[in-house]
Amino acid sequence: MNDKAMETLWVDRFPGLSRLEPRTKQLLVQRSSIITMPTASVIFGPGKSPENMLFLLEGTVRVQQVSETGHEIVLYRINAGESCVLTTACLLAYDDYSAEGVAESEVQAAAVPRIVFDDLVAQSPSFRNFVFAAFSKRITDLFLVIDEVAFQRMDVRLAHKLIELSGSDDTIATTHQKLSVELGTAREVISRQLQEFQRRGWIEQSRGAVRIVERSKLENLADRD
Amino acid sequence: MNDKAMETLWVDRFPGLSRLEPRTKQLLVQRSSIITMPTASVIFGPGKSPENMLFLLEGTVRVQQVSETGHEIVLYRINAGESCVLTTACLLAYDDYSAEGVAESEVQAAAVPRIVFDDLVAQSPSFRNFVFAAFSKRITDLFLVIDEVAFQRMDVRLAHKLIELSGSDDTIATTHQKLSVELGTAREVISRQLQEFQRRGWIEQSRGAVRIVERSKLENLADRD
DNA sequence: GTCCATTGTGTGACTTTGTCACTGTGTGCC
DNA sequence: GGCACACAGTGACAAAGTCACACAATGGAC
Repeated sequence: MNDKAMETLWVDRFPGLSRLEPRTKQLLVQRSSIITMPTASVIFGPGKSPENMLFLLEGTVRVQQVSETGHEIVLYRINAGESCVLTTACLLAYDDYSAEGVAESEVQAAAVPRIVFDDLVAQSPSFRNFVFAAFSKRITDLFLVIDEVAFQRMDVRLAHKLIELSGSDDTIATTHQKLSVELGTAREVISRQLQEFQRRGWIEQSRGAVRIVERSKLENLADRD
Repeated sequence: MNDKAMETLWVDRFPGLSRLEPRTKQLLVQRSSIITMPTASVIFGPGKSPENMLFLLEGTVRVQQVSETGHEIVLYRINAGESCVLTTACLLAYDDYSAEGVAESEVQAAAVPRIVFDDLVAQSPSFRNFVFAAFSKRITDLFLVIDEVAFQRMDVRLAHKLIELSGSDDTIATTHQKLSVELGTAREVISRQLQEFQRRGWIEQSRGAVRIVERSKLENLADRD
């Protein structure tokens, strides 16, 4: 079957899953379903637990925290080839937490029911490895976020974020507001910092966009401890 | 045997483990060893991965992050009756992270080798439950820390911490320096905030100690979002 | 006891960051 | 054109972090 062949492929797109036992792969593929979600849809959030564990095939999911004070901050992203173990596990026990996952683009994912997930953890040593490695990655990321929020200067953090968001391109399509959520700060702070960067000739600004002019200068600032 | 009886007991001290299958309990008890560590000993840290997974029987472990900038912040505590799954899992994959665990008192713990841990996860559904619940708790705690560091005012956070550290007693044996590490801020900031609390008659200060005079006022401030 | 190092705390000047209350200014829609 | 609406700029001020100190309490060493 063609469908079958297509489905088998998704497991191999995951670096951590490609080395699973054939039997485990088969189980994953057979008992999962491919789903698609439009841009900006809320994958999970307060009062909206995901029934399944997701393996992202295409697109990215932004996980952010909405504080009681009304402030927001981006915690991490789930990219294609990654899974949302952390979120799943969290929701198993505590659903009163305030993080939410939003699709940043159209998202394609393999949905694995909890029971299957549990089965896999029990059966497959390499799946256990995958799960715990994914946990580790997320948690060390969270440690990093705490460190940055608590101790890093805004200019350093903003430079870092601009580099991160730019990728290979030099123009970033974003607003000051969105950048402020990325860093958990106020819009005005971003506006001022970007102005300073612009004054130094490192960037150029236009409505809804930032263009990096002197990438090396930004990288230099971002690399400061 | 008396030893046997003693050992069997420790599993039942864990709310999450007491409902394990008898067979699983037995495995846990048989394949673990009770260890003791003195106050202020570093249980794990950069370049010092724990070989075993620990179940705390007595005492508390403080997990804190040491930033490249030299700053420190307390991330969470592991109390008697809790395990350090998170830390263990982290260290499985990434050992270049900067968190460390320090015994805050003499610590007694049951050490479970990794292989046994893996076995248990495979064999026992209720042990899996326990592990993922422990993960959830830690991670939601970390989300809370991020929220506080990013968005809460210092006075609110300090009031909260004073209440937390005081327990049932009214006198807290700590220094401004230690409090600043708790909240990931500077010693001077703590000194000034405590002075303000003292000026309002909410606390009294002496060298190495803070005495709560008007607990309700502190609680009131701490409960503010 | 005195001397002395260590640790804990107080303080002022200054910078950075966050908050508040605004004013403009593009953009698309009716 | 008029009108929302999202986006960006600004000044005044408050809160928090940084730096460079001074000074006090404590606990040995002698």
